[in-house]
Amino acid sequence: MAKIKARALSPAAAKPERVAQILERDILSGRLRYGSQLESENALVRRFAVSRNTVRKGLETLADKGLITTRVGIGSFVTFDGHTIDNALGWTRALSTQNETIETKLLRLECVSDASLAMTLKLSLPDFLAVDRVRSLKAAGRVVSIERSRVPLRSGIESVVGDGLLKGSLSATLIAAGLRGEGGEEWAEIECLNAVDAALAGVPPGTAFLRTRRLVRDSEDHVVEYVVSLLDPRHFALHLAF
Amino acid sequence: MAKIKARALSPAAAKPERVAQILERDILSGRLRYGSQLESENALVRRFAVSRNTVRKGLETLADKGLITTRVGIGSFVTFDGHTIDNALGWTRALSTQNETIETKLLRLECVSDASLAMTLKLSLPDFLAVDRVRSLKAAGRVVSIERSRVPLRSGIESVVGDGLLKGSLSATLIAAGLRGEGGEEWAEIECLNAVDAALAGVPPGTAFLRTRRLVRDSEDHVVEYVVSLLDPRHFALHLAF
DNA sequence: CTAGCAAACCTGTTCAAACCTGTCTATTTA
DNA sequence: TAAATAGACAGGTTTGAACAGGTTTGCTAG
Repeated sequence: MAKIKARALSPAAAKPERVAQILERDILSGRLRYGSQLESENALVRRFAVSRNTVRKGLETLADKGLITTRVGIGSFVTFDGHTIDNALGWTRALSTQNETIETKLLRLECVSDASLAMTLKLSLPDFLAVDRVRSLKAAGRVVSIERSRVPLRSGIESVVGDGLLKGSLSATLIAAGLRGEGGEEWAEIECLNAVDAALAGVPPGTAFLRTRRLVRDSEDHVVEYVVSLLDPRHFALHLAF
Repeated sequence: MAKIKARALSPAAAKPERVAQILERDILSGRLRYGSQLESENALVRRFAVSRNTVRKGLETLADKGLITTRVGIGSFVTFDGHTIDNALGWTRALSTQNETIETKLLRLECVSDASLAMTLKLSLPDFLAVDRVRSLKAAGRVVSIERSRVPLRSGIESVVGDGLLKGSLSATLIAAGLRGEGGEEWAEIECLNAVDAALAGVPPGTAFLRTRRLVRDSEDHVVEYVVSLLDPRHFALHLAF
């Protein structure tokens, strides 16, 4: 890993890294709770006896990892609930084990027509971009989630079918197309997998999975995305702050 | 199917946003009814421990959304009439709206000592009030949920063991004792019932149930209650607006 | 009984001070 | 020479206070 290389080059761990590691440990151990505010950068300067630039570099790496988010004039907040891989809006999906690399396989990327979904979502046009993905643990090769996204077609979206997803991320693609999720709804229930999904997940049919349905809307209340996820309960839990 | 509804609070919120979010939740959930008057700005200043300007910014966003209107010299009033039956604290109401009568049986009401739970919640004292309940459909006689609450012991709580719950409701009892939940966290996952719980629920051992863990805190960040619920997935789904 | 008035609330408005992050640069350190 | 420091500055956030003026209540003088 890059981290090891860096340390090999400079035996005395870089200071920003030390700051990040200590804070990360506090976050992962729960000493810094989800949603709680970190000390201000100047307070961290005093605590770690380093310069503010150094503190900021440490915070930056934590932000890159998605452990914290920082807001101008306010401060930094823990946005990590224990073992999150996706701390977007709504229920955060939490992995029950950390330090595992997740591999994402694209099953399908095409335009589809789904009248009943359009009716459910109260849309006038039945055309959607379909993005089906399977995520699995790289090490064990075990499938942990099946995700089927449907994005109502509008100008600038169809090209994705030919060009592929931006940086492999659907949300990045949507934001680039001007579709920014602002709020929405999410449902969660238990589903016993059918034969097709069970085969995809590599488990016996009828296995109980967590099924979430997420409906994301933009600031003008247009549907941005509708996602149905099947989550292996051995690896995922849902987390919510209220 | 009964739904457990929740409303998410964004983790990294500026103070005016926090004020607005909490009040909005109270309005949308019906805790603040249409036409009712909000607390005065100075009362909100004390409740949220922020300055009056901050409270006013929060109220301004609610007014912009049309949820309240404010009148000089009088105060702010709820002007939102769509009543969403939602519940952040106590979801029996979500059930009763489904025209099914729910029966609650008290399994246990006593003081317990649980050092590991105290450690998990980062509490100094291991003493809790334990309230275990089973809810079932009156008509079918079928158990739909098993609920185990733990309330950190403090003055005025122990007497509950002798006197029983106020109006049969734990949250009413807690509010009477000055414990008012303001926010918290919730986890949801799948649990295959063990023999004891399966017998309680009247299902075969190993049946997949929805398991939710809810941690409620008051405005001063003290733990109010920790509840582990086992929910029959045939009767419950989780719903979230964000 | 009533008109007037003052006290005690309430919201509306403004503002400076204190803190916060974001950004840049010159300088020191290993 | 790269890493770390120290400082300055811009601009967002929150506070605390002051003052203006609307609304209600209750007392009081007429």
